[in-house]
Amino acid sequence: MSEYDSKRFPPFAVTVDVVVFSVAATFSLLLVRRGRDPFKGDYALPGGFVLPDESVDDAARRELAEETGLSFDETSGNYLEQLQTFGAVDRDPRMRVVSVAYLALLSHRPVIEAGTDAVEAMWHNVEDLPKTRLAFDHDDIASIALERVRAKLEYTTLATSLIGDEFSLAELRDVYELVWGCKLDLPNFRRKVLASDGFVVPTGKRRAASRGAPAQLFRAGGGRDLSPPLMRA
Amino acid sequence: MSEYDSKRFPPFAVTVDVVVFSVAATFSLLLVRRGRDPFKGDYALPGGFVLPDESVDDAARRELAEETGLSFDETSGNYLEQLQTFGAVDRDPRMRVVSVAYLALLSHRPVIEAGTDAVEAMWHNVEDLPKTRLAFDHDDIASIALERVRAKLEYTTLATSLIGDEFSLAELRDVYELVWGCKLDLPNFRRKVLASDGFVVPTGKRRAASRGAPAQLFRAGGGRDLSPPLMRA
DNA sequence: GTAATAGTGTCTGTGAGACACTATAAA
DNA sequence: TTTATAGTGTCTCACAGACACTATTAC
Repeated sequence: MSEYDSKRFPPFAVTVDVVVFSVAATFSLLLVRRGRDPFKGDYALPGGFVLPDESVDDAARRELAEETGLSFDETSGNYLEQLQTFGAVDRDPRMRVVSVAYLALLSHRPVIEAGTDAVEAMWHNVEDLPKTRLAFDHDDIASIALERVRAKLEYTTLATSLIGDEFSLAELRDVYELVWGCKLDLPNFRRKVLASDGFVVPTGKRRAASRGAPAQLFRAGGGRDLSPPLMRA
Repeated sequence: MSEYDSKRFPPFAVTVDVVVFSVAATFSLLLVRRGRDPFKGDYALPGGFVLPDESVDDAARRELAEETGLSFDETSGNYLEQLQTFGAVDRDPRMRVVSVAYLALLSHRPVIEAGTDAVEAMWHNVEDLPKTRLAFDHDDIASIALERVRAKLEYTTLATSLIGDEFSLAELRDVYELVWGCKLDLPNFRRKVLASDGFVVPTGKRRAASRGAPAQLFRAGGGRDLSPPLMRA
């Protein structure tokens, strides 16, 4: 990157913002409290500047790891995808910033350690999102991410990224119910899931719940797409 | 944007690249021939730098207008949406560039005037895409855009953005057949489309084809989503 | 008339949703 | 035995696809 070249284009700051979801009794997303102005004290999405020698995708992974304490690894059942880029002129009052937003799904909810930036990070129930005002345009980003997760559960096997390695079909249905906020008929859900090639594979094991018959356990199959899709009510 | 601030973040160039599709006898996309190195003489997607005082979306509209000679207007049946952002470290050999890719659908294929940048722009049949090597990572961008259009025809009313204001259902079916590259049964297509609320509304007019009975004409309805979707074979 | 296109009718298979029913465990 | 959960069977309705058929035009 020569001095000559760098004078020929308008310089922008490029950041990443990550909408991190996890399911554990509640469907929640990770928010941090801002330690400095602007929006000091408000909640915001975890994120930060992209560095000159890392790809934008890598920046998202790094920020996610820094913010959750988790060494983020897509091979361990977690999921990361690019959501959308936000490039309004005045989205940051300090300077011109283009932010690439990401969507992350965690298979386990990690215990959050205090961030390096003196920010508090905490899990926030998505049902409380409408009541929470986020910094910058993070309200928009979060609600777009939320709709994207909900939609993707319909036509992909992504629900398996929000649950541990081994799970019963009732637990998988619980993920759907928590994300979609509706009830699903377990018999019909079971048939759909088992009929979808590559969605889940039985492990052969069983696990006893507190009551009732012990459930068969499954693991995520290799498949990514669901056709026909599972529909919301 | 103070001098103080601009020293605290790594500067990036931000560009837009637009994948422009149109249907007219063939399903085609707009490519420009590069007039300078790198990749001089190769085909590439139309695009350019985002300016400091315009949003990234506006930059896409501006580039599209400049490249097609068309004053791009989403109210006149055209369509523009953000596709994905490409941020690999070495995607441009000259410097660090993050590019926000857009997908555009035109309702009419404009006559291309010579670009201001001494580039030739031309319409290229999408079937020839695999044989064409594009500059930078534009191959990836184009094929992602192509899959996105094909998928979106299933669950949205976007096909109406690839056709003129008034159209017969056979013409609408032709759009689907050209984009998907498959044959569709007109009677079944007709029933699906008419049953989808907000997809098309009859104008009351008819238009005679070269042969056969004159067809009823329709206009795009207000609807955006198709549920249930129209499926590819 | 014939050929071509527009449009309707109808049958069949598949699958989603509703829900009755059986099976297996803990208290 | 009661209760809760896992899992199966079955009925019904809606709809996609196949395709026979009718209607309206140009030649």
